[in-house]
Amino acid sequence: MTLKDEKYLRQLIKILIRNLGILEKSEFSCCGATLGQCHAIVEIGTAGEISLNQLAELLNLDNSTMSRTVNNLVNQRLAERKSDPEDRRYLKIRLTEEGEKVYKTIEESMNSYFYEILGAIPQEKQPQVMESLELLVAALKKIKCCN
Amino acid sequence: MTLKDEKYLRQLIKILIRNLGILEKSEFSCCGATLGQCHAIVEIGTAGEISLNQLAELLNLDNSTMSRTVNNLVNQRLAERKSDPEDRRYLKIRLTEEGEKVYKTIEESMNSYFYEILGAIPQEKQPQVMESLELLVAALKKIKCCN
DNA sequence: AAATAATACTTGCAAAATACAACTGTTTTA
DNA sequence: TAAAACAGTTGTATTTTGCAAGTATTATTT
Repeated sequence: MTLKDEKYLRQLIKILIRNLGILEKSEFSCCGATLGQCHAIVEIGTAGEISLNQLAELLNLDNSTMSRTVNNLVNQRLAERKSDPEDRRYLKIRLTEEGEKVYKTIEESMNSYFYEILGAIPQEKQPQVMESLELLVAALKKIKCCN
Repeated sequence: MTLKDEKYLRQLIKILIRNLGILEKSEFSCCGATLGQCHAIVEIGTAGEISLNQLAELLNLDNSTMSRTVNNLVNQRLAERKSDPEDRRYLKIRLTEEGEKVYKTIEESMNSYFYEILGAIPQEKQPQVMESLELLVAALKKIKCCN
């Protein structure tokens, strides 16, 4: 690789994140919940059932912050929270029916958004783009674990 | 493309952003400034001279928020701000010598970080990854402008 | 040329996000 | 059994943020 390649890579990723970030924001703002709540809903929905700890880890937030966010979701009847009978230190957080609805709405909207993105990439290039992202993710993992 | 491709794309990008986000945070936290200030420093440094408006647009923040961030940078002698003689509504924001130092530190650290990422990708795949990111960015732009 | 509108930025205010530290309750370990 | 470790909550303080209202400057309209 040449000397400037990493700068270009950085620039590309910067633009990518910025664009996605903006769109993610506007995309999410449809539902009544805040951005943080929506992220939580998606993670809970994906996991089906999850502890506070895990959730906080996934969203890279402090447990206290996470606790309050979940609290709000519970108050809005979007999630429910009960202590794990196996180990009563843990919570089992899951979505209510109402929460599932919101989750599905977000999912649909996000998936159709990414469907659009994919559609805007020439068909013959799509596998390459997928593979490249995999390579990038693998590269990040490699760096992360080895320092 | 198959039905599930967009979900996979979404997942990949999600992981990518999460990883980069976390690393970006920890990477930036080295300098005395906050994350928001660091972003601002990078943008001002890249532009050389920039108005508040443009800066807010770049960072996707409200002008008021941006104004305060710049204010802090000025107070810390990292940036200076004077009104544009051509049109006195605009500001000309630029880095001080001290700010340039911080900017260079961040740049070096970020570039070496991305150099590492690039290095963790098989050499023969690197051009493909670059092209794929370009394609993604282009796809995002295409979607954005046409809705 | 004067009044109006538009623009760039700042500031007052309030709300939301966030983390740290101290706490409770539960389980594991010594 | 006592101490340590862990999951989660709550008090508190800080930070981030944006909206709305303000000032100052420039462009537009009449």
